Amino acid sequence: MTVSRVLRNRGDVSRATRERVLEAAKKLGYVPNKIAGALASQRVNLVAVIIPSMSNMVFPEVMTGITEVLDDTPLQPVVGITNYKPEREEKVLFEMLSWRPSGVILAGLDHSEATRAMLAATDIPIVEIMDVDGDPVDAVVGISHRRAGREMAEAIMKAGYRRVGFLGTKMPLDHRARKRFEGFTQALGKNGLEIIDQEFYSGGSGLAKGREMTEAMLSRTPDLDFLYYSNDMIGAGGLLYCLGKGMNVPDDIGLAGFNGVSLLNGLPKVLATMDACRQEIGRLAAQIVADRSIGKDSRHGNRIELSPSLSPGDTLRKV
Amino acid sequence: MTVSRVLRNRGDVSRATRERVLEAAKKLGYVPNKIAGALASQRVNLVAVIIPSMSNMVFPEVMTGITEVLDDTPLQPVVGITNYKPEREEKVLFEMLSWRPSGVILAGLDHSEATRAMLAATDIPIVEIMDVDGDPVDAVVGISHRRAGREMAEAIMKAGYRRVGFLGTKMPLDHRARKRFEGFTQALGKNGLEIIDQEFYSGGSGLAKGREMTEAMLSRTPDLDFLYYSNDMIGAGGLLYCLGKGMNVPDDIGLAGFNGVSLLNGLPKVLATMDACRQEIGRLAAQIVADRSIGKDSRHGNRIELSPSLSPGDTLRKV
DNA sequence: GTGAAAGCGCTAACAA
DNA sequence: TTGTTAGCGCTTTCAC
Repeated sequence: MTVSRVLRNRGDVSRATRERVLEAAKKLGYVPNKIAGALASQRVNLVAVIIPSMSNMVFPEVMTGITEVLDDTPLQPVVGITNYKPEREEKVLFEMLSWRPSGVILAGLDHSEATRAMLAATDIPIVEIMDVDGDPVDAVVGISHRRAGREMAEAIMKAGYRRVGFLGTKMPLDHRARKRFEGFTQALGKNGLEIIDQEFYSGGSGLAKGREMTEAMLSRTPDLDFLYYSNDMIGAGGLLYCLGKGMNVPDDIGLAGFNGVSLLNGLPKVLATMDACRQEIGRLAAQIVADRSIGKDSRHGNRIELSPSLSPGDTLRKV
Repeated sequence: MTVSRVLRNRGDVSRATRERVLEAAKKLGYVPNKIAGALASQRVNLVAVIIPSMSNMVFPEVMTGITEVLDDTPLQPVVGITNYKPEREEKVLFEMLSWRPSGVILAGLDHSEATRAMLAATDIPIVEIMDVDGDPVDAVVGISHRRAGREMAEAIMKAGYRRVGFLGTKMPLDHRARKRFEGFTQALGKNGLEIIDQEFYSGGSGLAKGREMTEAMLSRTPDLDFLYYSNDMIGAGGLLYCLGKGMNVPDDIGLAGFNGVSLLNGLPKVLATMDACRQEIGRLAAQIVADRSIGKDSRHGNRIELSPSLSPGDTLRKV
């Protein structure tokens, strides 16, 4: 009826009626029922966002980018957490799809068979984020982690380091970390090098973990001249350890992390790292969904590969 | 019809039909429409979570606690971000309520008139989190930031520090930071002390910001013997600065932060801090909503005050 | 510019 | 154990 028209600002309502309705609505504390609205209109202003974790700082940052863009639209994010488990991803996605959202943003390109099937079966816009190494179902925005690993390896070799150790997460299901590692070792291999020592951990990343792993590795293999960490947090811990031991960074030993965590600038030395373009990825993904939801086909196209920039900081020898 | 019963595992369906339905559903790639279901049953398995920001690590941690508990229930979180703006909070809440969620979890006790009115008008379970200094609409779980500030001040004075500087966020709308500051100054005042110098910043917190502010303050007011930071990140930056300058921590100068960010353990010295019980708050809040959604527990009158514990680390002189 | 009527795809209650 | 029916509170369409 007319009330519905007023509340949705559709035209064709006289000023008088309009005001009367608005007043009544306010007086009654009326809150529209979007469920009924959605059912009737077959339109839902929700965007499903499916990420592995909130503890890894990367994902809140992606979320920040997403909300930043969605805030200027009628769309709302709905977050689901998978804890890096394919079966949880499946369940969460199913749950989300049953709300018929306007779009789905999910991390990574590696999904279970069932997940891929669900994604393929729906005509909801799907944006896979973070990673571009693989076949997207629909749209994708991210970086190539293989290339990121490769470029870091190349920079390290170019700087003259030869005896490289790797410290990272023990997470077979963190495909992005795995791909970085693959790209890294592959590039070393091309130059006839290989990783001399490696150490994997499980559990949360923190400075302390980085310290402790670094100590373990260096006491086991003292003649390393470079340490590559799978993230900045443990890298920073390693850096503090090395500096504390009076080592000469980056001359005796070089260090690098990954992510470009700007919070950590302010360490005694700036850690070499590679920006993962997290917020930007969130923004672009949200933009694609927002555009599609109003029938605009995204001006960016369906595949956006960002280029992470390597910043050598103070822990990578200048060539 | 029967199909509905099968899909919701309601009893009274024969094995044969059951399997037949399940198979057909799978073959057709059937995804139920929760919108229609929710409309018909007046039940929605969504929990609205309204927080100020994702960039401040505190909130992702709360979210982690929330999802941890909700994962074992049929409930799903829906996140809204307010950027510390009351008018955004109002809008986000309105939007959320129009989905008739099973519960609302929102940060803080300080809301606009309209927000309070909406909260009071609904019979959805409301849990206000983080802060207990004020009047909750319904349930509340958090810590007393006034008391946290007070206790830190008392510990500092007891340790013999007398010339205290404060470094914090310039955020009139971050009520929790404000309350900590109030409790802090008040406790100092009781002992005839006051803050000698203070510095506020805006923008993100990071080690670099802490460094820079500390440098500014100490060059302006060199005779301070204690620096109290509004969060651990800038506190850690300050610590690195002081150590870098060769100052004697904690004897010449003491430092403390707030939040108990365990990621930062691993600094050359452990920063004194106070745990804000973030994950625990998230868990408890989610538990209240989960309980209420299945009719457990009495409506109204839930109040959980957690006690943040002060850990002196290495930057608060031992008495 | 306004109202009336017909669903949207489910669930709840009841009948068979 | 199964099928039937009547809404849930909106939006859409169409008549006035």
